[in-house]
Order: sequence, then structure tokens, then C-alpha cells
Amino acid sequence: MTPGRAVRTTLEYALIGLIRQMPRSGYELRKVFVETAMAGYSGSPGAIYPALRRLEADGLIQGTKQPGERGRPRREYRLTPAGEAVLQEWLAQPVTRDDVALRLDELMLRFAFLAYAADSTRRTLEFLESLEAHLEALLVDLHQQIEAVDAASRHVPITHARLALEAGISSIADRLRWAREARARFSTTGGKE
Amino acid sequence: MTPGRAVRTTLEYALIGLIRQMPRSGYELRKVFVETAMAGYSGSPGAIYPALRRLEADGLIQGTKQPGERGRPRREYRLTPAGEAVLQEWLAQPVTRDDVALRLDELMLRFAFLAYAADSTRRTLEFLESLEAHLEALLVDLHQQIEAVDAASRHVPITHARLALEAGISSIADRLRWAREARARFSTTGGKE
DNA sequence: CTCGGCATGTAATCCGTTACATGATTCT
DNA sequence: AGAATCATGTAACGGATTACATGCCGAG
Repeated sequence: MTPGRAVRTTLEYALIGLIRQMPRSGYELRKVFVETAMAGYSGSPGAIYPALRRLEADGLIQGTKQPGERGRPRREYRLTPAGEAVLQEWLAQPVTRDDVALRLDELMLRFAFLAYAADSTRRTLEFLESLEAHLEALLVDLHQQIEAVDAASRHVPITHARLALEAGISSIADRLRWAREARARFSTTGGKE
Repeated sequence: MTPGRAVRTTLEYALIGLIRQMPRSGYELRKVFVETAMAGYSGSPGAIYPALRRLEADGLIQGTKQPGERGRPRREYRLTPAGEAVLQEWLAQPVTRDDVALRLDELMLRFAFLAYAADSTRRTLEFLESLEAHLEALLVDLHQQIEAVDAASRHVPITHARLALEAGISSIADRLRWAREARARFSTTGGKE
């Protein structure tokens, strides 16, 4: 059985994935969040360092003091076999409807790290297929909701609420297009070429 | 000065806006979150009822026992003048870059309630203009990041990370198109017609 | 030897989640 | 009276935010 709790926070998974990419220190990890599009998974020290401590306490990562070239020595973390197992388990998780509707960004994080999955290409294709199916279903739902909004406000020409809903619909449709094209690319190249 | 803390949680603003639309009970508010696209602002009772208590304690909403037709009587909340003031203050907030990059969904919530802003049409246009400007800037940034990714992984044909980044870019571009069209519609009709 | 910048950490506070418990009314 | 249902509440817990504090090294 895996050490620590069964389910981890999004931030923890983000850290695990980044460390899997290459061994890194807390400071480097923080810079990734601050400087790249991965902001939003939070880069505050008050979140990262405790999370790293938890992961190390649960044996998923291991830190080694790295005599820095200048300044205070960094503590470089690398993934343990247990950590690799947790990563694989996460990547193998099915894509649920709630994931798509409520936590799409965590899903995209998972997609990004699907590169490290065992049998990566197959898993990636499955992931995208499932994502597409749920996005399609969601679109149907949202179109029904927009009809409800229209019915409720017959006289008013454009309500803010309707426009906001349209933004949501458009964004789902956009992601669906993305998924289809991504899958097409993976299907032809097999992810390798 | 306004009672209570200066800044409120997204959930609280969502509640304030919905109550502004029409007086509602906690149960009704919960249904809105569960049944509509507003899920994601959380609909758990453990979040809603305490939030309503906070708002009432701070004098932003006022609940009155409403003898229900069946079942336990509902507690119907309506906005107080202080609550209206807080709502207006929130709606008048400038659109910052961090809002756009990190909290786009809260921004869309604000947009939806901009219908209730004093001088709604003008504020809406300003909101959209500012949103567009920040989205454009963000797009430039993200395109630079994708070049960095390309430089880092020259040989590999499609990396998952690059695809995930493309999804983000596409989604920002999509929202930008939405904002432009929304503004066009508001400009011509003046939001009324 | 202290200054400044790199790197890590911590303390207070607060909100949301989950799961459970309770209140109030009608129907049978 | 009890069941069913509508509606509200609460208790335990954990993690994120914010703001601050500390450690360690080289340069001057």
C-alpha cells in the first residue's frame, strides 16, 4: 500500500510531476510557478515548502543537501520509487465528468505529465478520447441552460448572464477542438515520429 | 466605512450577486450552484450557510423567516444598503492582470453581475476593454513561453507540455474573441435596444 | 564583518470539504 | 405517531494565503 493519504492536492501532484522531470529544489520549483503559465497552482513559499515536507514525510520524494555555488545550499528533491508509483496511479485515473466540469485545469496538468506515464501514447489517446466525450456532453448541457436563460428573460436583448454563459460554452468548444486536434496528431505520429 | 473585512471570498460575492437578483434562501442558492454552470463556486452546505452567516453578521444581507408552504420554513435573504454598497464597490474594481491570468472565472462572475452596476453600460464597456488589453498582453507572453519550450526540446516532435500550453493559449485567444464580440454588441445596442 | 541576495521556513488566520446531525412541516 | 421531505446547520480537518523570520554564503 502507498504511504500517506490516498489522494493528494493538485499542488502536490504538480510538484511530483516537475520533480519527475528533473531533480529540483524548492526554490527552483517556485520559480517555475512564478515565471511560467503554471502559476495558479500557487507559488507561495507558505504552500510549496510545507507540501514538499509532506511529500518527503510520506516517502514520495527525497531531498539531499546540495552545496550551492553561492548563497545558502539548496535542498534538491528527487522522486522515490514510491513517488513514481503515486505519479503513475494519478496518471492512470479515469477522466470523470466532474473533473472536466469542475477541475479542467488539474486535468490539463495531468495531461502535461502524461508524457511520463507507462505506455504513454496509449494512455494519452484514451485520456483525450474520454475528455472529448465529456466535453461534448457538457456542451449539450450548457446549450440547454442557455435556452433556459433565454426563456427567463424574453424581452431583454442581451443579458450579462447570457453572455457569461456564452463565454463558458465557447471555452468548452475551444477545448474540444484542441482535444480533437491533439488526438489527431498523436494518432498519426504515435507520439514519437 | 464598510462593515466586515475589506475583501470577500468569491463565494460571498456570488451569493451577494444572486441575492441582488432576487431575494433567496440558502437552499435556493445552493440549487443554483448545483444545477447551473455556477458550480465551481461550491454548493456544499458547509460552505454556503457559514458564508451567509458571515454576510448577515456584517450587515450585508438580512434574513427573514419565511413560513414555507411545505417543510421547514425557509430563511429568505435580501440585500441591505450596505450589501449593495459592497456589491457596487466590487463591480467598480479595475481589471488587473493577475485577475485575468489567475482568476478569470471570478472575473466572469463579476461580468455577469455588471448588469447591476450603477452606470452599467459604461462600466461594462470599460471592463471589456480592459479585459481585452490584458488578454492580448497575456497572449504575447504565452507565445514567448512556447518558443522557450520549443527551444528546450528541439528534437522531440510534440511534447505534452507544449500541447498543454497550446490549450492555454487557445483558451485565452477564444476569450479574447468573446470579449471583442461582446463589446461590439454592447457598443451598438448600448446594452438596451 | 556586515551587507545583500539566494534559499528555506514558519505562524496566524481563514475558508472550503466531507460527513453527519437536526429542525420543521405535511401526509398517511 | 412516524415517514418523507424540505431546509438549515455543525464539527473535524486540512491546506492555502499573507506576512514575516531565519539561515548561509561571497563580495567588498
